[in-house]
Amino acid sequence: MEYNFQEIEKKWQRYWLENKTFHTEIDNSKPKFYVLDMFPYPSGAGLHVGHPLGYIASDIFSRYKRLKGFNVLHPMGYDAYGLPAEQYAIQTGTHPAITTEKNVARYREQMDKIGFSFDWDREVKTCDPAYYKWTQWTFIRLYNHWYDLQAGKARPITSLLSIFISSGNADVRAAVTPNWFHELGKKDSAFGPGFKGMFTAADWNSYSEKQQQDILMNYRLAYISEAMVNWCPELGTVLANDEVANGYSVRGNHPVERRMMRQWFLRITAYAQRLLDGLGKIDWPDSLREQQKYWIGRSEGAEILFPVKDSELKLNIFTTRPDTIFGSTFMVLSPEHEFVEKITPASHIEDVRKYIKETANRSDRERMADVKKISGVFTGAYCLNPFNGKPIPIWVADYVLAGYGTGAIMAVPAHDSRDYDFAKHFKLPIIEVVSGGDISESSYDAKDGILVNSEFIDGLNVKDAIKAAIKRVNEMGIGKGTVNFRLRDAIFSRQRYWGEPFPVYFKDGIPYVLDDTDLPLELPPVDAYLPTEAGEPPLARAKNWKTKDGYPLETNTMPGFAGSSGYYLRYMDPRNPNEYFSKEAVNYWQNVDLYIGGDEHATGHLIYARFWNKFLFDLGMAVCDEPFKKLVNQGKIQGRSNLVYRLKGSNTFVSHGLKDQYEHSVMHVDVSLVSNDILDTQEFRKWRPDLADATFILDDGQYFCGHAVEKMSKSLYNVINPDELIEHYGADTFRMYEMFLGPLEQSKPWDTNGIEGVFRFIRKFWRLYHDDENRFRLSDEAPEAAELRVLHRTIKKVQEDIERLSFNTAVSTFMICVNELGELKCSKRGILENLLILIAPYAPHLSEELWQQCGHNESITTASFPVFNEAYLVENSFNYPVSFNGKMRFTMELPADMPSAEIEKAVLAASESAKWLEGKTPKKIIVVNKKIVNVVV
RNA sequence: GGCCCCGUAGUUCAAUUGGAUAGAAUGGCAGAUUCAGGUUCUGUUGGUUGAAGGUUCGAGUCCUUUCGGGGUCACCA
Repeated sequence: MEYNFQEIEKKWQRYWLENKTFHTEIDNSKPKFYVLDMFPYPSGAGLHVGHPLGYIASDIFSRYKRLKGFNVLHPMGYDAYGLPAEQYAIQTGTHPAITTEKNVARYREQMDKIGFSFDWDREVKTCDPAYYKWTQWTFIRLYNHWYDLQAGKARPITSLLSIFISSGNADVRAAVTPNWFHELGKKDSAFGPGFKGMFTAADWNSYSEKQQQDILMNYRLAYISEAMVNWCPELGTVLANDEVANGYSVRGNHPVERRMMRQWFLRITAYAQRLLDGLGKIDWPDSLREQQKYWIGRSEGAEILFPVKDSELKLNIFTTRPDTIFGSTFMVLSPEHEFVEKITPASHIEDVRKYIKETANRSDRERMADVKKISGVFTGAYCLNPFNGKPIPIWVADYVLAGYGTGAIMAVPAHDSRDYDFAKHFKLPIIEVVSGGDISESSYDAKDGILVNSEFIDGLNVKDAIKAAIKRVNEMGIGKGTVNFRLRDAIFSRQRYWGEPFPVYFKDGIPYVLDDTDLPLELPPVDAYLPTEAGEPPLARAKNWKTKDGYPLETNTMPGFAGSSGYYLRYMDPRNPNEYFSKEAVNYWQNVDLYIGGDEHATGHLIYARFWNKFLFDLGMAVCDEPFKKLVNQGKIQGRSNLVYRLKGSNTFVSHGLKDQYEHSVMHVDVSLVSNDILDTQEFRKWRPDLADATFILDDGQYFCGHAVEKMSKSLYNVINPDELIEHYGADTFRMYEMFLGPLEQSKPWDTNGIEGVFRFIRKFWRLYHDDENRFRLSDEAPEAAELRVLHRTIKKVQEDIERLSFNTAVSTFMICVNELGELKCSKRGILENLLILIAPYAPHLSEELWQQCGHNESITTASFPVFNEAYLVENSFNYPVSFNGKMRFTMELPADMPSAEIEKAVLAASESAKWLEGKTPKKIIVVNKKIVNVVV
């Protein structure tokens, strides 16, 4: 029987399905291992060869761990809410659930063909009410908790309430919305213009229900707030910061503008420090941890109050360099700063208002487009250096952001490049206070040097000066050392249809959450997937969108990251109708041991999931502080495009090597018309009507195409579909080839040519187990030492490679092994059965089939991974290369266990040595056991 | 512009972490099989490890400089 992969693969895929081979249950007799893939959004385009790369790697690892005796949790599901299905619904009226269901079925079919060992009984879909019930459930918990900074964890809002009732909020240290009392003071005059957010028990008890709720809202971990948000008019919704890049939406690339809106937020900033600290405890790629670290953006510094001249006001600024305070030659307020109107004298107010109006009209995108453009205006006001009372002019400029720190800075042009550029532009003085640079050339930003011109901190180095300055600031009561984070609270509502409804209703304009018993709150049908005439979100179209008692329900829906934040926990106990997941399940499965996915989620999903997990950890539900112990980013598979060269103004195409002799333009050609960079000119003519009469200038009788590595994309005609490859070569070859392409973490171009080599290897492997007539044959003779050596070298290498996720090198190890066994004409059961187990994670169908032919009735997945035995590799002699002055001159066979001193003697005694010593005494002899001998003359 | 990663046969990757004459696969070439192409088999050709210095008995591996490629962030005080 020929190696018939189509039959074999179908047969075993059916077997695994029917026998539930990969069904997993809690088994306390075995150690657990949790391998997770980032679940996909099922798009209409199906999988291309880039998608399964990570899945194949994780599948190999899962199968390997099972062979090693672990109970492996390896689930798969779908991140089913997403814009494409909804955009399609808007265009066609097809309910997104229908589109999604269809795409899910297609994904499943494609994945099944690759032979994955997922436990499909655990499949989850984020749009399934049985699933999103728990997303809503978690939201209710977030709403009903506040973050106690003293305790360093989330606590029930009821505990806060009882503190307020008994002693007000003087002693509460909580994560709150910065300056929340400003908004409240404006909104509700009852709090008075002087309201600073402090209240006593008596105050609290005198507040109305609405006032109390308004205050509590600023403490909740899920809260509603009026804030500047990213509004995307094209998509008709707001977006979170990570969903916006350079002023455009990441999905769809539509313009985004800033807008003041009332939205739901998650108070992820409460966890900023813990999210940062946790990065040190997890085994993640450096680049990813760096990205998160930067996104969280912790900076230590000080807030310092500068009295405004001729005023009661004190300007609060944030700086990380309090040591440079004597070099501060001007102050800068963000255009939105509340002081701007208050301090600007009448003489300057017109200029200032004009400037603010200009900057307000500039969108973020415009600002980003010309970051180099310096603008600002002098307010005419001054403030005083709190140490020596020197007056400092106050400016307004949009390079200072309202949302970071206090929205105001002390500018130190000598030691901050932005301040430097600004000072140069407006001809403001520059005073050096840290030695080490040349401030006539540029600012000296380094935290390295000795303080000068700085009164009490003169002569100190920067580090000590910062400490000394903060100490003095504290003593004088003019500020305090503080920590700032760049991380912002996550905007959690979307004005879209296709997402989880909020379990929230409104009573007298105050939001309340539903009872758990009312969950899931199911997504209602609507007559169109568009906003209402009045501009309300699509859910406002739903009939009877209110509670039993008639209160209106929230019409926003949750964002994409809501459902993906806790899915790994639900996989542990996916069909539990009573709980998110059982205590027993989470105690056994703990957290994810290996998580594989793309790094585009660095500042989105991966930070939200960590936050979500930490919150559930505070509730005592998650048992680990971090959700994903080890994480690997698989590289992207790039497309390899083929190019042809058309002569200007003609339908003649010139071969790659000759193109420079002609004036030509470059054109992409469908890679299916090209093999080995040689164009099939017949097919090319049929490709498009306008090419039917194409002529060619050939090189050596053939048309050679150029090639380029770029994104895999339809428009570049370089998309490779896995189904066709599997049809052609089989899933086992496809799996091995995807791994063979290169290191998992690296991005690499797809090159279909190489797959032939792997296919040949697979057939060669098959022939090891068959005779020339293709009859199965294995001998029961005892293996010879040479055969055992090959096997055990392979066991060792393959195991080491899998453990460090170096799948590509494992594949080439198999190739070497098969070549060597082929040379030895090995057909011994004692060798080849072990080899089957080794390769089973990589080529599961092939190995199941051969395993069965070997006479086994059980699936090979129940076998044990062969144990490496060093004894078979031990050689009793070693052929030492002997070098003189680093140059290898001859080799010498010596006993492997010979001590160094005797090796020295033996080498010097050797007849060849005399020639190279030339009668001189060796200066030094280096002996590295079982490696090398080097004689220095 | 800041930070991070990578440069090894034509191509994609190895090289036991500082130890032999840098190895595989693929490609190329030649031969056998075939009416021919494909397949299969056999043999063979590919390298100044991007460049220049340095450390060392010994460098692809460590250090410095430089060139090239990729990623990421980008007014965050």
